[in-house]
Amino acid sequence: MKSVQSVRGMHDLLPDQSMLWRGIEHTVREVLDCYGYREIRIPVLEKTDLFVRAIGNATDVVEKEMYTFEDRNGDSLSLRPEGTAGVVRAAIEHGLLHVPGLKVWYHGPMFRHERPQKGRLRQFHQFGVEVFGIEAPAVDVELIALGERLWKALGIGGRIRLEINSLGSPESRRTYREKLVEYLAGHEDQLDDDSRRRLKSNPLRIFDSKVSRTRQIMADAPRLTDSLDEDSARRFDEVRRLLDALGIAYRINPGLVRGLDYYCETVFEWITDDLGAQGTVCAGGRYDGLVEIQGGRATPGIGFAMGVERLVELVSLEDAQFPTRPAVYIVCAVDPEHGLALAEEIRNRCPGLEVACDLSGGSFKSQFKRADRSGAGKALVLGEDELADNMVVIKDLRGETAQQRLSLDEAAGVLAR
RNA sequence: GUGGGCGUAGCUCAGGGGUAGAGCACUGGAUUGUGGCUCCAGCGGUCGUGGGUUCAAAUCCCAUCGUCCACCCCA
Repeated sequence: MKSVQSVRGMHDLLPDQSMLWRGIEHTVREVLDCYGYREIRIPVLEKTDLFVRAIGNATDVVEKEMYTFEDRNGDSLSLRPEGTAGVVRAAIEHGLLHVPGLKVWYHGPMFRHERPQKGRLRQFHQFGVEVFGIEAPAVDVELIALGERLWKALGIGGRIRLEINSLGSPESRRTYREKLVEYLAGHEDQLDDDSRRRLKSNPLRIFDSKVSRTRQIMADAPRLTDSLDEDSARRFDEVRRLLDALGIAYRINPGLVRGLDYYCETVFEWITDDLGAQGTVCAGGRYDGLVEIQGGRATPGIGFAMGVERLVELVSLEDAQFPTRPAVYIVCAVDPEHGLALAEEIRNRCPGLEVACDLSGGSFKSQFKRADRSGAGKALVLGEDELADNMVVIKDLRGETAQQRLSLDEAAGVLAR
């Protein structure tokens, strides 16, 4: 019988990695809590139209990367390729936007049908943060400060740098796009194939091209930053002033264009050089028009998302330790009822202590072997003699201390330290 | 969607037409109440899958799936 395998690009998180993931998730939640953001949990499945409207019909994500299928009643549903659209939907649906200043975060799996590679899976995980109803540039900066604190808390601050840009208002973005296309039309025959294709789909993206001739052409292209209207320019100045005031280092990247249609004004990316081709660990920006597009009252919004797999890879490059070892291993050479009861008693007396009990039985020798391999620091030994005398032997598996025969009270006292 | 590398034991890999291998891990023993070091023995694979060529295929050919890396795109 052939065994069934997991779906391509959808990976299992195995026990030897799960503590690392939990440690990272815990740290992220702690930082989010201390900024006063609240968790929101939304379905992984939404009506397809939600994503089409939010992300943009012409984007790759919508055009060819969504897991879309028909529900039994004929509705077109899609596994979420990102979190913001669903959060916006939920906020509108439950009237959360009537009070300005909603601050939420979400966490969970996202799905995109892409070819897997380093840092890119078909089911991947994101933490995301969204703020609604606050127009002021101070929000942009708070979110960036939150990111910076996060990298520090995770011990990867030295590996990540910040890039920012302003896309301007949706109108000025459109004007600029026309200007750029006009400029590039004059050089179309010199562009590489990819860039020529992008001329139609997403011309701003051509700034990212790695082809040298294309880069030369782009060097003389009109700059988005130069065509910002007055409000957007002032707003971007203010973001930079506040970043400077907080001492947050950044680089302005005029070529920084987010992929999804809903972004405008401030956009930013946290980037690393340590993960190969997928260097963006976290990215986001303002989406002031998105709530309206989804049928809500015009409400400014801003948010970012970070890829948990990419975070995990970065943290793994450090020496960060997330222990998985039991503290105590119980070796029981008598009827298992006594071993199980001893383990329960220790758990009662030493809350939080990780207690493993040998369940396979066998000789002292084999049980001690398992005790050693479990990584436990100490073994509690229960044999016929101990049982008869109502004592246990406690043995230090990692040090030189000689083993001791103790009463249960005394042993619990030692373990509780 | 495109291109390239790789699929042999739980893991890391050798073997490239003629009986399926090593190290590590695992189980047991040397040591009938004590792990780690050592030694001995054992368990474990229709060589990713399907087809083809051949007297004979893990090995050559085709297809397919998976994986890794890059492009594209993105977190």
